[in-house]
Amino acid sequence: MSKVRVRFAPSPTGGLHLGGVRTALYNYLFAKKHNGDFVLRIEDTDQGRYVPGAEQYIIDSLAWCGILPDEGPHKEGDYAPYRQSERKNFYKEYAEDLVKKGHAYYAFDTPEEIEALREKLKAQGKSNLQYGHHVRLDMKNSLSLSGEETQALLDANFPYVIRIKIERDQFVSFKDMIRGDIHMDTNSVDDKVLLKADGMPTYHLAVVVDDYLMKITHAFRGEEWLPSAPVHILLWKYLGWKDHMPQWAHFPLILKPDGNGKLSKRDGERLGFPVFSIGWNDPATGDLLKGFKDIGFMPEAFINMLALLGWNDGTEQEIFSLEELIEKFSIERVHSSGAKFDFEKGKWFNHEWIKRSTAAQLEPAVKEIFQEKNIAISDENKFKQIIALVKDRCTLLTDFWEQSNFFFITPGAIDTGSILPKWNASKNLFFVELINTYKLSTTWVATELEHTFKEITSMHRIKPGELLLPFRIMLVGGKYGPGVFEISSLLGKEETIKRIQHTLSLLAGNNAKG
RNA sequence: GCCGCGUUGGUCAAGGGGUUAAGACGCCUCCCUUUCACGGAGGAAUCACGGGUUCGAAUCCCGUACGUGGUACCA
Repeated sequence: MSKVRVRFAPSPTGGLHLGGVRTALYNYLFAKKHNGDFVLRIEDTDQGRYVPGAEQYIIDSLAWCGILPDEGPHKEGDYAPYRQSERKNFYKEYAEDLVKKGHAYYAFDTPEEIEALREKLKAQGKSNLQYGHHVRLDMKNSLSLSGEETQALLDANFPYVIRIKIERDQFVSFKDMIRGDIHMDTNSVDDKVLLKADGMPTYHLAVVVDDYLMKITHAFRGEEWLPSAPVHILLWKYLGWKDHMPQWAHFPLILKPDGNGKLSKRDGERLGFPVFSIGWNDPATGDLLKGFKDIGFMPEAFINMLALLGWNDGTEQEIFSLEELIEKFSIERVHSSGAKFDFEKGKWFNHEWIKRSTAAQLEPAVKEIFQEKNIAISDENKFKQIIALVKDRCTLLTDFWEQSNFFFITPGAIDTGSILPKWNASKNLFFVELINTYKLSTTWVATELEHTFKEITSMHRIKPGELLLPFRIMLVGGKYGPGVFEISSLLGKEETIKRIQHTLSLLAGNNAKG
């Protein structure tokens, strides 16, 4: 059996959204599971929709996910070039070969004439408005025109396209690895354009020619391609390559959470979650659209979430590393129905990944977040202890900031309002004594700090619970954060005492006013 | 309109003739914790509908409804 080769073939028309990343991921997982090659091919045959920077963006977003193509425009292999615009000459040759064999023809109709055809068919109440077997002889093409007329138009450089000639009354059958046997009637398939007037191929021609030339063994793509699969199957046959045709699979679509339609690039802002993996700077609008990375997702969680949207291994396991996904992935277990994207579940995946990661693993990404807030990390060891302390309460990496910024900056506002109602002189006295005792402490560890704290509360005949909340607010500014004694131990003796004193003076001032 | 694909709780889903129809997210209650999380124990909530086939259907078949995709010189 020949080596497994799959390709991911996006158009560089903008940011790569969730659905695209998942298609790339499934292709990648399949390839790696079978020790095959994962090829990135850029389908840039539509010059009008080309967006500068999109190609590099696609490479970068896949790289962030850990999906590294074996071949691509950035990493040329034996089948270069990997940009279809650079393969332009190949396609024309095959298109003309098809014309010679009688499986395609030149068509000289202008867009206006085709539009008029549709209007006419619609007016006649026809259900099939396509350019196909039932109308092709009424149109201006090498089938309806004589050989001399056709040649004359060609010689005069009259603009033309090459269309596939779909035979009527035939059945096209093929096996989809996910959906099983698919049968379609050629009467519902139109004579698709294969080569455009500008000499560029359409997707239909390009995908078949390139999959053949690049020795692709498995062609996996989104479900939106299912209706045009018969055209591709027929092309493989007409081109004489049927024995080399790849196996097919059409992945289900990722749908909008609120129904109607597949998730699109525009849904991100509308629904309040990213649709890109990394930030996309749209050159057309100048907008910077945030990606999952930017809002604090770990790449491991992101691909885990995508992999499970439409696939599972049949067990209850939900958390998978890339390596495990490669090991356990199977096309047959990919669903055939679309799935609505659920951002809440996505966040759950991230939370799980943060909880399961060690402080050392988390450190580089968290450090980056702190650096963006202009906090330089001087003590790496202490930083890791802080990460370990708060990671369970962080759903997104960005949560590390609010969960632990008080270790690095003195709280700006102290929520004295939550202390004041139950504040009194004896509590004040307690903290004064706490400061004095803590000052004498030679060690500074959480368990001892707690022991000391409780000892003094019992001496003062106050329940610890009544003092714990004020203490917390003194240290962090509000009612949040991990255990107070852990906070205190990491803050250090000097800083702890300083913060208690600070709040005490605030409370005294408030009392004086009142 | 026509053609294709699909349909198990609100969402992701297991299960593919006999199950009390798993599990997860979210939601609710309680425990733990005198912050909030984490963790633990519970709870509400599902086989789109109608016909067949069968002793027996969520599972197989047909129809309907609904969803979704395609119907471009876009991919």
